[in-house]
Amino acid sequence: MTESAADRQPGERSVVAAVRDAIVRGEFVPNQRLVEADLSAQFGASRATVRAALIELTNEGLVERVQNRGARVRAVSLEEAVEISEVRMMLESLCAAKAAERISDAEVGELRELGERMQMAVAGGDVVGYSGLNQRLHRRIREISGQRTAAQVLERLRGQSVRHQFRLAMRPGRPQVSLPEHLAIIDAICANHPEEAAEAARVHLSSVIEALKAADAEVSPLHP
Amino acid sequence: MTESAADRQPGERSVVAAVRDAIVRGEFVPNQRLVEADLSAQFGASRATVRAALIELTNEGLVERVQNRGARVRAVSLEEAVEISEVRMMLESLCAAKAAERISDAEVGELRELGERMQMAVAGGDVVGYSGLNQRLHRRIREISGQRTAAQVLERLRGQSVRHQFRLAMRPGRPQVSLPEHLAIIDAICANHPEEAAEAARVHLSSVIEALKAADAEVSPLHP
DNA sequence: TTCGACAAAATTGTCAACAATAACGGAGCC
DNA sequence: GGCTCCGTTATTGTTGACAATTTTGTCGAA
Repeated sequence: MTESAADRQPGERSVVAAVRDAIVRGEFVPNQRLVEADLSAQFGASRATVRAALIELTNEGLVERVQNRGARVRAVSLEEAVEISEVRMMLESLCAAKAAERISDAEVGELRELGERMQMAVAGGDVVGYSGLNQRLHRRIREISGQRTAAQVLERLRGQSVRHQFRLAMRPGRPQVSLPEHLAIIDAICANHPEEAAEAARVHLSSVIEALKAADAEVSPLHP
Repeated sequence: MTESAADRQPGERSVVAAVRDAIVRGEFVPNQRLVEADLSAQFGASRATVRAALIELTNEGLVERVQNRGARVRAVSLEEAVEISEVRMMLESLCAAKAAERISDAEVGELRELGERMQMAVAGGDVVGYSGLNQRLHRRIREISGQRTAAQVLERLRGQSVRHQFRLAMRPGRPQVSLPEHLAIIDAICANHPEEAAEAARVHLSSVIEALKAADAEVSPLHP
């Protein structure tokens, strides 16, 4: 179902995308070593190309590189995940406010439809479908906001925390909590209420942070 | 006074730092082409090394690279500078609040001293000295906050907007406006008032945004 | 047995050369 | 005279090989 050993089209961008996908999809697990020669063979690209890709992914926060000791998939700790969510709280509230100011009628329809589909997904117990709609909603809000700088930062952070996000989405009862928060954001944006939209985004991200901490406490109940 | 033609120590990291410095110091002006062979000769490093450096700086937002057409120093428009300042407004307020929660007694003394030195610099008309203290203050607050994710993003954004920041600092009367804003941030942080500190940071960055727009309007009074 | 030094293997950092692509300029054609 | 086409030139993309460094494994001595 995935790609076999060697995929053609060895272009520089392709390798970056391929490795990034492998990381976010979980094919490459945290702390896994990324040996240049191995990746070179796996993706059918030259070593210099994968090297460039690793440098790029390092700046995206997905890969860790140390002098003469190679690269590995960066493992983001719970603390980092919380930090990332705090930054997201600030930037997503900014984007939500901007989106509420600039949204067009067509985009209102788009967001409303997304909201309805999310409701249906939750009602139907389609967790992974809901998770996908979740991401689409957040991305669409970023796009509507027109704040490309914030959008870029958020996109980068999303890549880093996707693993924690996914673990969160799988927790029983989590969708029932986050759905009304998402709907509140949609309502505020569609109603052209920037301050309200920002507040709704803050509430949602606060909820995410709390859930992150709770999930960790449950997984490792006794921490020294 | 700067470096002559070829500086030794060709290490990968060195080239990144050297080119970055050249850009932020204004030695390389916006839109200037960065030909790999030229840089290779200038810094005494191999082309592969400067190539890696350019990739890294691209992800930092300092250079722009287009397929088969090379790299050039990225020019950040006024709109982008405003966007960056908006993001800074959110993240610096977050850091200010966190710093107000975590600051130690020793750090209180440090910040207070910085504030006094800033007052003296403004009183003495030392604009560039004030500008340096300004940067040190913001960086110290980021460090005290302990929010490394936000700090990292802010550091990156600072590199992109340093040119606009500098132009701003040179405007007559600007230090007199920003000084009390900085002192307010210091006071709130040292008094352990997170919400107040965040608000002071927001006020300061709002002022920066307004000043940016005003400076641009003055430079190009008639825009089509 | 355990510790340290030393050799061997694996891996990254660096370099020079080759191929591919896009900007540039002139000749030919309408 | 202006425009298109094509060869030239400059520059980037890619490859393979070599040097430097770290890690691993082994042997000998306390």
